[in-house]
Amino acid sequence: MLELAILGFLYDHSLHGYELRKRITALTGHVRPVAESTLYPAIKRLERAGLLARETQPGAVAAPRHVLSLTHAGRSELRHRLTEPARTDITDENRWFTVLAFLRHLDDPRAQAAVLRRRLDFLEEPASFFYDGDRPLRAEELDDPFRQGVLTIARATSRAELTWLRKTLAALD
Amino acid sequence: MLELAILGFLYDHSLHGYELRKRITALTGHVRPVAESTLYPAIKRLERAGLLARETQPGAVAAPRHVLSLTHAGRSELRHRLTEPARTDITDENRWFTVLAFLRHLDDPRAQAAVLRRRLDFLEEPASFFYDGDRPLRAEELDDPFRQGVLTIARATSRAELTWLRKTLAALD
DNA sequence: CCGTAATACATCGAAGGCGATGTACAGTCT
DNA sequence: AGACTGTACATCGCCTTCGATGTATTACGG
Repeated sequence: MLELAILGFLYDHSLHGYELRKRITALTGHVRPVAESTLYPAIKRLERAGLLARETQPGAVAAPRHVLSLTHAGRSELRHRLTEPARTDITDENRWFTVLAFLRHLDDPRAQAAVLRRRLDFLEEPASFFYDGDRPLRAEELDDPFRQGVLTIARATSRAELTWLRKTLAALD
Repeated sequence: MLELAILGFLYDHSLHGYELRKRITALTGHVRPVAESTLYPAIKRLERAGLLARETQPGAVAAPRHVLSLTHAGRSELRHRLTEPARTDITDENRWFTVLAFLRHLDDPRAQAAVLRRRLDFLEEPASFFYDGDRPLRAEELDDPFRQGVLTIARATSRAELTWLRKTLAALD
């Protein structure tokens, strides 16, 4: 997910690590902050994999900046990761939001629609959090107000997202 | 989060690992499946830490079952983790839902309310996903339909949860 | 003049999660 | 008879993440 965010932000502009970190923090940081000791090794990995290149610039303010840009392989890697997200990229909201944040980088509307449809299928699967054996329990059946809350919130999210997904899928056709 | 779920489920009943896994899968598995190779080492950790005990039973169907139960230290550890959740337990929805699923195990309504209030404070912080410099962008200002979706969905979730939080906090007083 | 914050990068070791793989038995399907 | 699925547990090694720590410079407030 971190790698996806790095590739996604660099797809538009070359950025140095520190700036990249600020953007990633704005995107997902209020939920899960990104430590520097996670970001810099991730950049190195992507660099070693040939997905991004760095160019050292004299430091404008402090230490020299390493301006990062995607290589051709990096650009196609991003498109690939967006076209065929892993299962958890679809199901985990944090990861899904990251996919959505960069999905515009796919230029084929049908590929974009296919990704949205995978999320739609997932949300339409009958799934609950609490079960009586195999039977999913509805909020009304729970005597626990906190578990009721989980179902209430999840249901509201799901409904809002389904509405948005159907509207956006219709617009993509 | 996994450890919290283990402690939470065992607080009510003793369970063997395989059954525990099914319950955890029901709770969070549709979003993030739990691998067996994650669960069993986690059980071992908690056991080594003196938080749970195992009792071997002859296998009803297959291999012998290890029935797990919380020790006294395990029970107070759960209450402690629920009373003072880490920052990401509050901000990350996956973790937050796990906290909510077991919050009833605190018997002091004021302690429960304090946890809900931390989530309330977090949701009331002005936070966005996309910024123009320091200024958070509203959904209407984005020309990207997918990023609009992120904001739309996040806002709907937030509103539903705020309503529920305020209602539940009022009931707890 | 000194402390602190911000800019900008980097490494190390510990811990956690995961896929792959293994063991063993019982029931079911072909 | 053999394959496969479900029950039930376990280990190994890889990878990612993270807190702690370090280095160096500029800017600002007291």
